[in-house]
Amino acid sequence: MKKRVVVGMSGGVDSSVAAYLLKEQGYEVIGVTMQIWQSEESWDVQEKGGCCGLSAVEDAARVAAELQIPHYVMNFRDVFERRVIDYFVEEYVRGHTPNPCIACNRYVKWEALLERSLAIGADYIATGHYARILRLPGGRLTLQTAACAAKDQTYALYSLTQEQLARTLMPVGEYTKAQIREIAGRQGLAVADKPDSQEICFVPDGDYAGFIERQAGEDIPGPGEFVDGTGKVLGRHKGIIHYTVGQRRGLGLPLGERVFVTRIDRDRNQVVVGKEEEVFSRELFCDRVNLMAVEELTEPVRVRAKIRYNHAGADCSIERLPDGRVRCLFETPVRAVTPGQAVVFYRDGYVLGGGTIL
RNA sequence: AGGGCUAUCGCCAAGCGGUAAGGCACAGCACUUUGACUGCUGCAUUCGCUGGUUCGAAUCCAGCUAGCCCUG
Repeated sequence: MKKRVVVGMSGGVDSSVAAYLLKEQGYEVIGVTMQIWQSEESWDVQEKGGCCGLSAVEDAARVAAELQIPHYVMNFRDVFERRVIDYFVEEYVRGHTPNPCIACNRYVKWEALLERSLAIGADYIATGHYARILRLPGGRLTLQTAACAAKDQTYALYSLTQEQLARTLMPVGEYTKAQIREIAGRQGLAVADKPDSQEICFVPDGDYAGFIERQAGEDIPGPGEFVDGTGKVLGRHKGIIHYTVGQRRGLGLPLGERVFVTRIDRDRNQVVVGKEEEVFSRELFCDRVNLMAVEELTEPVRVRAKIRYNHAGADCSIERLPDGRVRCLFETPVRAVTPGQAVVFYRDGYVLGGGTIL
Protein backbone atom coordinates (compact mmCIF):
# COMPACT_ATOMS: atom_id res chain seq x y z
CA MET A 1 0.00 0.00 0.00
CA LYS A 2 1.45 3.30 -1.08
CA LYS A 3 1.86 5.98 1.53
CA ARG A 4 -0.30 8.96 0.78
CA VAL A 5 1.23 12.42 0.95
CA VAL A 6 -0.36 15.80 0.54
CA VAL A 7 2.03 18.28 -1.04
CA GLY A 8 1.39 21.93 -0.37
CA MET A 9 1.77 23.34 -3.85
CA SER A 10 2.28 27.07 -4.06
CA GLY A 11 2.70 27.11 -7.79
CA GLY A 12 6.41 27.77 -7.40
CA VAL A 13 9.31 25.67 -8.61
CA ASP A 14 10.26 24.21 -5.26
CA SER A 15 6.96 22.72 -4.25
CA SER A 16 6.33 21.58 -7.80
CA VAL A 17 9.57 19.63 -7.81
CA ALA A 18 8.78 18.34 -4.34
CA ALA A 19 5.62 16.81 -5.72
CA TYR A 20 7.52 15.31 -8.62
CA LEU A 21 10.22 13.84 -6.41
CA LEU A 22 7.74 12.24 -4.07
CA LYS A 23 5.85 10.72 -6.93
CA GLU A 24 9.10 9.31 -8.22
CA GLN A 25 9.81 7.93 -4.79
CA GLY A 26 6.62 5.93 -4.94
CA TYR A 27 4.23 7.95 -2.88
CA GLU A 28 0.62 8.54 -3.73
CA VAL A 29 0.83 12.28 -4.16
CA ILE A 30 -2.03 14.70 -3.78
CA GLY A 31 -1.41 18.33 -4.63
CA VAL A 32 -3.11 20.92 -2.51
CA THR A 33 -2.97 24.66 -2.88
CA MET A 34 -3.95 26.67 0.11
CA GLN A 35 -6.15 29.67 -0.31
CA ILE A 36 -5.09 32.08 2.31
CA TRP A 37 -5.41 35.72 1.55
CA GLN A 38 -5.64 37.19 -1.86
CA SER A 39 -8.96 37.33 -3.57
CA GLU A 40 -9.44 36.13 -7.10
CA GLU A 41 -9.63 39.68 -8.36
CA SER A 42 -6.07 40.39 -7.34
CA TRP A 43 -4.54 37.48 -9.18
CA ASP A 44 -3.25 39.74 -11.82
CA VAL A 45 -1.54 41.88 -9.21
CA GLN A 46 0.52 38.97 -8.04
CA GLU A 47 2.98 37.93 -10.67
CA LYS A 48 5.95 37.03 -8.59
CA GLY A 49 4.67 33.73 -7.37
CA GLY A 50 5.46 33.07 -3.80
CA CYS A 51 5.22 30.62 -0.99
CA CYS A 52 1.58 31.41 -0.60
CA GLY A 53 0.44 33.70 -3.33
CA LEU A 54 -2.66 32.76 -5.18
CA SER A 55 -1.42 33.15 -8.68
CA ALA A 56 -0.44 30.02 -7.35
CA VAL A 57 -3.64 28.10 -7.93
CA GLU A 58 -3.42 28.12 -11.69
CA ASP A 59 0.25 27.27 -11.79
CA ALA A 60 -0.11 24.55 -9.21
CA ALA A 61 -3.03 23.04 -11.06
CA ARG A 62 -1.05 23.02 -14.27
CA VAL A 63 1.91 21.33 -12.65
CA ALA A 64 -0.35 18.77 -11.02
CA ALA A 65 -1.80 18.00 -14.40
CA GLU A 66 1.66 17.63 -15.86
CA LEU A 67 2.58 15.26 -13.07
CA GLN A 68 -0.73 13.49 -13.37
CA ILE A 69 -1.63 13.87 -9.76
CA PRO A 70 -4.90 15.14 -8.29
CA HIS A 71 -4.99 18.74 -7.24
CA TYR A 72 -7.28 20.43 -4.78
CA VAL A 73 -7.69 23.90 -3.42
CA MET A 74 -8.29 24.23 0.28
CA ASN A 75 -9.53 27.35 1.94
CA PHE A 76 -7.47 28.45 4.91
CA ARG A 77 -8.40 32.08 4.92
CA ASP A 78 -9.80 32.09 8.44
CA VAL A 79 -6.75 30.58 10.07
CA PHE A 80 -4.46 32.66 8.00
CA GLU A 81 -6.22 35.86 8.89
CA ARG A 82 -6.29 35.08 12.57
CA ARG A 83 -2.87 33.52 13.07
CA VAL A 84 -0.83 35.39 10.51
CA ILE A 85 -2.49 38.67 9.57
CA ASP A 86 -3.85 39.56 12.98
CA TYR A 87 -0.66 38.47 14.66
CA PHE A 88 1.39 40.47 12.19
CA VAL A 89 -0.61 43.63 12.80
CA GLU A 90 -0.79 43.22 16.56
CA GLU A 91 2.94 42.71 16.86
CA TYR A 92 3.74 45.87 14.96
CA VAL A 93 1.23 47.84 16.99
CA ARG A 94 2.96 46.80 20.17
CA GLY A 95 6.33 47.82 18.83
CA HIS A 96 7.59 44.39 17.86
CA THR A 97 8.75 43.10 14.49
CA PRO A 98 7.01 39.84 13.62
CA ASN A 99 8.04 37.17 11.16
CA PRO A 100 4.81 36.17 9.44
CA CYS A 101 6.38 33.25 7.57
CA ILE A 102 7.11 31.51 10.83
CA ALA A 103 3.55 31.96 12.05
CA CYS A 104 2.23 30.78 8.72
CA ASN A 105 4.34 27.66 8.81
CA ARG A 106 3.37 26.84 12.33
CA TYR A 107 -0.33 27.47 12.33
CA VAL A 108 -1.43 27.29 8.74
CA LYS A 109 0.83 24.73 7.15
CA TRP A 110 1.65 22.49 10.08
CA GLU A 111 -1.58 22.73 12.01
CA ALA A 112 -4.39 23.43 9.63
CA LEU A 113 -3.02 21.79 6.52
CA LEU A 114 -1.66 18.78 8.35
CA GLU A 115 -4.91 18.28 10.20
CA ARG A 116 -6.96 18.39 7.07
CA SER A 117 -4.55 16.20 5.22
CA LEU A 118 -4.76 13.55 7.90
CA ALA A 119 -8.51 13.88 7.68
CA ILE A 120 -8.44 12.89 4.03
CA GLY A 121 -6.33 9.89 4.81
CA ALA A 122 -2.86 11.22 4.18
CA ASP A 123 0.13 9.81 6.01
CA TYR A 124 2.30 12.87 5.46
CA ILE A 125 2.33 16.40 4.30
CA ALA A 126 5.19 17.72 2.25
CA THR A 127 6.37 21.15 1.20
CA GLY A 128 9.05 22.63 -0.99
CA HIS A 129 11.08 23.94 1.91
CA TYR A 130 14.84 23.71 1.85
CA ALA A 131 15.32 21.67 5.00
CA ARG A 132 15.89 18.05 5.90
CA ILE A 133 14.23 15.98 8.55
CA LEU A 134 16.71 14.14 10.67
CA ARG A 135 16.19 11.44 13.27
CA LEU A 136 18.80 11.67 15.99
CA PRO A 137 20.31 8.64 17.71
CA GLY A 138 18.12 9.19 20.73
CA GLY A 139 15.05 8.97 18.56
CA ARG A 140 14.06 12.61 18.47
CA LEU A 141 13.34 14.32 15.20
CA THR A 142 14.88 17.59 14.19
CA LEU A 143 15.59 19.66 11.12
CA GLN A 144 18.97 19.47 9.50
CA THR A 145 20.05 22.44 7.44
CA ALA A 146 19.50 22.05 3.72
CA ALA A 147 22.10 20.71 1.35
CA CYS A 148 21.89 24.11 -0.29
CA ALA A 149 23.11 26.25 2.58
CA ALA A 150 22.31 29.45 0.75
CA LYS A 151 18.64 28.48 0.61
CA ASP A 152 18.31 26.85 3.99
CA GLN A 153 14.91 27.49 5.52
CA THR A 154 15.18 25.68 8.81
CA TYR A 155 15.06 29.03 10.59
CA ALA A 156 11.45 29.54 9.60
CA LEU A 157 10.49 26.04 10.70
CA TYR A 158 11.90 25.88 14.19
CA SER A 159 8.52 25.71 15.84
CA LEU A 160 7.50 22.31 14.46
CA THR A 161 6.70 19.66 17.04
CA GLN A 162 7.88 16.08 17.13
CA GLU A 163 4.45 14.92 16.02
CA GLN A 164 4.45 17.31 13.09
CA LEU A 165 7.95 16.37 12.03
CA ALA A 166 6.97 12.72 12.10
CA ARG A 167 4.31 13.50 9.51
CA THR A 168 6.42 15.69 7.28
CA LEU A 169 8.50 15.20 4.16
CA MET A 170 10.80 17.82 2.66
CA PRO A 171 12.40 16.24 -0.38
CA VAL A 172 13.78 19.47 -1.76
CA GLY A 173 16.18 19.85 1.13
CA GLU A 174 18.60 17.38 -0.42
CA TYR A 175 19.15 19.48 -3.51
CA THR A 176 20.57 22.84 -4.46
CA LYS A 177 18.36 25.47 -5.98
CA ALA A 178 20.12 25.00 -9.29
CA GLN A 179 19.42 21.28 -9.22
CA ILE A 180 15.77 21.90 -8.42
CA ARG A 181 15.42 24.20 -11.39
CA GLU A 182 17.25 21.70 -13.52
CA ILE A 183 14.87 18.94 -12.49
CA ALA A 184 11.90 21.18 -13.17
CA GLY A 185 13.32 22.00 -16.56
CA ARG A 186 14.07 18.39 -17.42
CA GLN A 187 10.54 17.41 -16.51
CA GLY A 188 9.25 20.25 -18.61
CA LEU A 189 7.37 21.83 -15.75
CA ALA A 190 5.85 25.14 -16.74
CA VAL A 191 7.10 26.84 -13.62
CA ALA A 192 10.77 25.94 -14.08
CA ASP A 193 11.81 29.51 -14.71
CA LYS A 194 9.42 31.20 -12.37
CA PRO A 195 11.28 33.73 -10.22
CA ASP A 196 11.83 33.07 -6.55
CA SER A 197 9.32 34.62 -4.25
CA GLN A 198 10.29 37.38 -1.94
CA GLU A 199 8.88 39.84 0.54
CA ILE A 200 5.72 39.41 2.52
CA CYS A 201 3.28 37.46 0.38
CA PHE A 202 0.19 39.27 1.60
CA VAL A 203 1.68 42.71 1.01
CA PRO A 204 2.56 42.50 -2.68
CA ASP A 205 3.29 46.20 -3.02
CA GLY A 206 5.81 46.12 -0.18
CA ASP A 207 4.03 48.82 1.75
CA TYR A 208 3.58 46.84 4.92
CA ALA A 209 2.96 49.97 7.02
CA GLY A 210 0.08 50.95 4.80
CA PHE A 211 -1.24 47.42 5.07
CA ILE A 212 -1.17 47.57 8.86
CA GLU A 213 -2.93 50.90 8.84
CA ARG A 214 -5.69 49.57 6.67
CA GLN A 215 -6.05 46.52 8.88
CA ALA A 216 -5.84 48.13 12.30
CA GLY A 217 -7.55 51.42 11.55
CA GLU A 218 -7.78 53.66 14.58
CA ASP A 219 -5.77 51.41 16.85
CA ILE A 220 -2.57 52.52 15.18
CA PRO A 221 -0.16 54.38 17.44
CA GLY A 222 0.31 57.85 15.99
CA PRO A 223 3.37 60.06 15.49
CA GLY A 224 5.78 60.51 18.38
CA GLU A 225 9.32 61.47 19.24
CA PHE A 226 12.66 60.25 18.07
CA VAL A 227 14.99 60.36 21.06
CA ASP A 228 18.61 59.42 21.67
CA GLY A 229 19.87 57.17 24.42
CA THR A 230 19.69 59.95 26.97
CA GLY A 231 16.14 60.88 26.15
CA LYS A 232 16.99 63.97 24.16
CA VAL A 233 14.37 64.64 21.52
CA LEU A 234 15.77 64.54 17.99
CA GLY A 235 12.65 64.80 15.90
CA ARG A 236 9.23 63.36 15.15
CA HIS A 237 8.47 59.90 13.86
CA LYS A 238 5.54 58.71 11.77
CA GLY A 239 4.32 56.09 14.22
CA ILE A 240 6.15 53.11 15.68
CA ILE A 241 4.82 50.63 13.15
CA HIS A 242 7.09 52.24 10.59
CA TYR A 243 10.26 51.21 12.39
CA THR A 244 12.25 48.22 13.48
CA VAL A 245 15.42 47.77 15.49
CA GLY A 246 18.55 48.28 13.43
CA GLN A 247 16.77 50.37 10.80
CA ARG A 248 18.60 53.34 9.33
CA ARG A 249 16.75 54.34 6.20
CA GLY A 250 13.55 56.25 6.35
CA LEU A 251 14.18 57.96 9.65
CA GLY A 252 14.58 61.39 8.02
CA LEU A 253 17.02 62.54 10.69
CA PRO A 254 19.82 64.64 9.17
CA LEU A 255 22.21 64.32 12.09
CA GLY A 256 25.40 64.36 10.09
CA GLU A 257 26.09 60.71 10.74
CA ARG A 258 24.16 57.53 10.22
CA VAL A 259 21.88 56.63 13.07
CA PHE A 260 19.96 53.44 13.68
CA VAL A 261 16.90 52.49 15.65
CA THR A 262 18.10 50.90 18.88
CA ARG A 263 14.78 50.41 20.61
CA ILE A 264 11.08 51.01 20.24
CA ASP A 265 9.36 52.24 23.38
CA ARG A 266 5.71 51.53 22.92
CA ASP A 267 4.63 53.00 26.26
CA ARG A 268 6.17 56.37 25.54
CA ASN A 269 5.47 56.03 21.83
CA GLN A 270 9.13 56.83 21.23
CA VAL A 271 11.66 55.49 18.79
CA VAL A 272 15.14 55.46 20.28
CA VAL A 273 18.03 55.93 17.89
CA GLY A 274 21.78 55.74 18.32
CA LYS A 275 25.09 55.26 16.63
CA GLU A 276 26.04 52.08 14.86
CA GLU A 277 27.78 50.59 17.90
CA GLU A 278 24.72 51.14 20.05
CA VAL A 279 22.73 48.64 18.05
CA PHE A 280 24.89 45.72 19.11
CA SER A 281 24.11 43.62 22.14
CA ARG A 282 25.69 40.72 23.90
CA GLU A 283 22.65 38.95 25.22
CA LEU A 284 19.00 38.37 24.57
CA PHE A 285 16.07 36.62 26.17
CA CYS A 286 13.42 34.64 24.42
CA ASP A 287 10.22 32.86 25.33
CA ARG A 288 7.69 30.65 23.54
CA VAL A 289 10.55 28.22 23.22
CA ASN A 290 10.21 25.10 21.11
CA LEU A 291 12.85 22.46 21.55
CA MET A 292 13.46 20.12 18.71
CA ALA A 293 16.65 18.11 19.07
CA VAL A 294 16.43 17.79 22.83
CA GLU A 295 13.59 17.36 25.26
CA GLU A 296 14.80 19.95 27.74
CA LEU A 297 17.67 22.32 28.37
CA THR A 298 18.99 21.04 31.64
CA GLU A 299 22.25 22.90 31.57
CA PRO A 300 23.88 25.71 29.61
CA VAL A 301 24.71 24.69 26.05
CA ARG A 302 26.94 26.25 23.48
CA VAL A 303 25.14 26.71 20.20
CA ARG A 304 25.12 28.77 17.07
CA ALA A 305 22.17 31.13 17.01
CA LYS A 306 20.48 32.88 14.14
CA ILE A 307 18.52 35.96 15.14
CA ARG A 308 16.94 36.66 11.77
CA TYR A 309 16.21 34.81 8.58
CA ASN A 310 19.32 35.83 6.72
CA HIS A 311 21.81 35.63 9.50
CA ALA A 312 25.02 33.67 9.35
CA GLY A 313 24.60 32.80 12.99
CA ALA A 314 26.67 33.67 16.03
CA ASP A 315 28.19 31.51 18.73
CA CYS A 316 26.56 31.77 22.09
CA SER A 317 25.65 29.96 25.24
CA ILE A 318 22.01 29.35 26.06
CA GLU A 319 20.46 28.63 29.40
CA ARG A 320 16.93 27.92 30.55
CA LEU A 321 15.77 30.27 33.28
CA PRO A 322 13.42 29.27 36.11
CA ASP A 323 10.60 31.29 34.58
CA GLY A 324 10.83 29.34 31.35
CA ARG A 325 12.59 31.93 29.28
CA VAL A 326 15.92 31.17 27.67
CA ARG A 327 18.88 33.47 28.07
CA CYS A 328 21.33 33.69 25.23
CA LEU A 329 24.81 35.10 25.83
CA PHE A 330 26.85 35.81 22.72
CA GLU A 331 30.60 35.59 22.50
CA THR A 332 30.67 38.60 20.24
CA PRO A 333 27.89 41.19 20.33
CA VAL A 334 25.29 40.70 17.63
CA ARG A 335 23.66 43.39 15.59
CA ALA A 336 20.06 44.45 16.06
CA VAL A 337 18.46 41.98 18.42
CA THR A 338 14.84 42.61 17.57
CA PRO A 339 11.85 41.77 19.77
CA GLY A 340 9.34 39.70 17.86
CA GLN A 341 11.88 38.02 15.63
CA ALA A 342 12.82 34.42 16.21
CA VAL A 343 16.11 33.17 17.53
CA VAL A 344 16.95 29.66 16.38
CA PHE A 345 19.65 27.53 17.94
CA TYR A 346 21.78 25.17 15.91
CA ARG A 347 24.24 22.51 16.83
CA ASP A 348 26.13 20.32 14.38
CA GLY A 349 24.03 21.54 11.50
CA TYR A 350 20.64 20.78 12.93
CA VAL A 351 18.05 22.72 14.89
CA LEU A 352 18.25 22.41 18.64
CA GLY A 353 15.29 24.70 19.15
CA GLY A 354 14.28 28.29 19.09
CA GLY A 355 12.08 30.97 20.56
CA THR A 356 10.71 34.44 20.17
CA ILE A 357 13.00 37.32 21.08
CA LEU A 358 11.74 39.48 23.94
C1' A B 1 19.67 103.73 17.47
C1' G B 2 24.82 102.52 16.83
C1' G B 3 28.96 98.62 16.23
C1' G B 4 30.30 93.74 14.68
C1' C B 5 29.47 88.88 12.38
C1' U B 6 27.10 85.56 8.98
C1' A B 7 24.41 84.47 4.49
C1' U B 8 26.75 77.88 -0.53
C1' C B 9 21.59 71.49 -2.05
C1' G B 10 16.09 69.59 2.82
C1' C B 11 20.17 69.75 7.34
C1' C B 12 25.46 70.42 8.39
C1' A B 13 29.59 72.09 5.74
C1' A B 14 34.30 72.75 2.27
C1' G B 15 35.67 76.75 -0.82
C1' C B 16 39.50 82.61 -0.04
C1' G B 17 39.69 85.13 -8.30
C1' G B 18 39.94 80.28 -12.50
C1' U B 19 35.08 77.89 -13.67
C1' A B 20 30.50 74.34 -6.80
C1' A B 21 34.31 68.82 -1.90
C1' G B 22 32.17 65.84 1.65
C1' G B 23 28.70 63.99 5.45
C1' C B 24 23.55 63.33 6.79
C1' A B 25 18.76 63.14 4.73
C1' C B 26 16.13 61.71 0.32
C1' A B 27 15.12 58.70 -4.38
C1' G B 28 15.89 54.47 -7.60
C1' C B 29 18.20 49.81 -8.32
C1' A B 30 20.62 45.33 -6.49
C1' C B 31 20.51 41.76 -2.51
C1' U B 32 16.33 38.89 0.18
C1' U B 33 10.40 33.30 0.71
C1' U B 34 9.86 38.32 7.32
C1' G B 35 11.13 43.30 9.00
C1' A B 36 15.94 45.17 8.69
C1' C B 37 21.23 45.68 7.44
C1' U B 38 24.49 46.24 3.24
C1' G B 39 26.02 47.68 -1.72
C1' C B 40 25.52 50.65 -6.26
C1' U B 41 23.64 54.93 -8.73
C1' G B 42 21.36 59.69 -8.57
C1' C B 43 20.78 64.36 -6.02
C1' A B 44 23.05 72.93 -6.46
C1' U B 45 24.74 75.31 -14.81
C1' U B 46 24.51 77.33 -9.14
C1' C B 47 26.51 79.97 -4.22
C1' G B 48 20.50 85.81 -0.04
C1' C B 49 19.26 89.93 -3.81
C1' U B 50 20.95 93.99 -7.20
C1' G B 51 24.74 96.25 -9.47
C1' G B 52 30.20 96.93 -10.20
C1' U B 53 35.65 95.47 -10.97
C1' U B 54 37.90 91.46 -14.02
C1' C B 55 39.48 87.64 -19.80
C1' G B 56 37.12 85.12 -15.71
C1' A B 57 33.78 85.92 -9.17
C1' A B 58 30.62 81.69 -4.56
C1' U B 59 35.27 83.95 -3.87
C1' C B 60 37.01 91.47 -4.60
C1' C B 61 33.84 96.25 -4.13
C1' A B 62 29.02 98.90 -3.24
C1' G B 63 24.01 98.99 -1.95
C1' C B 64 19.84 96.24 -0.32
C1' U B 65 17.53 92.18 2.50
C1' A B 66 17.58 88.48 6.42
C1' G B 67 19.52 86.23 10.83
C1' C B 68 22.87 86.34 15.04
C1' C B 69 25.89 88.96 18.71
C1' C B 70 27.46 93.38 21.45
C1' U B 71 26.40 98.44 23.17
C1' G B 72 22.46 101.78 24.29
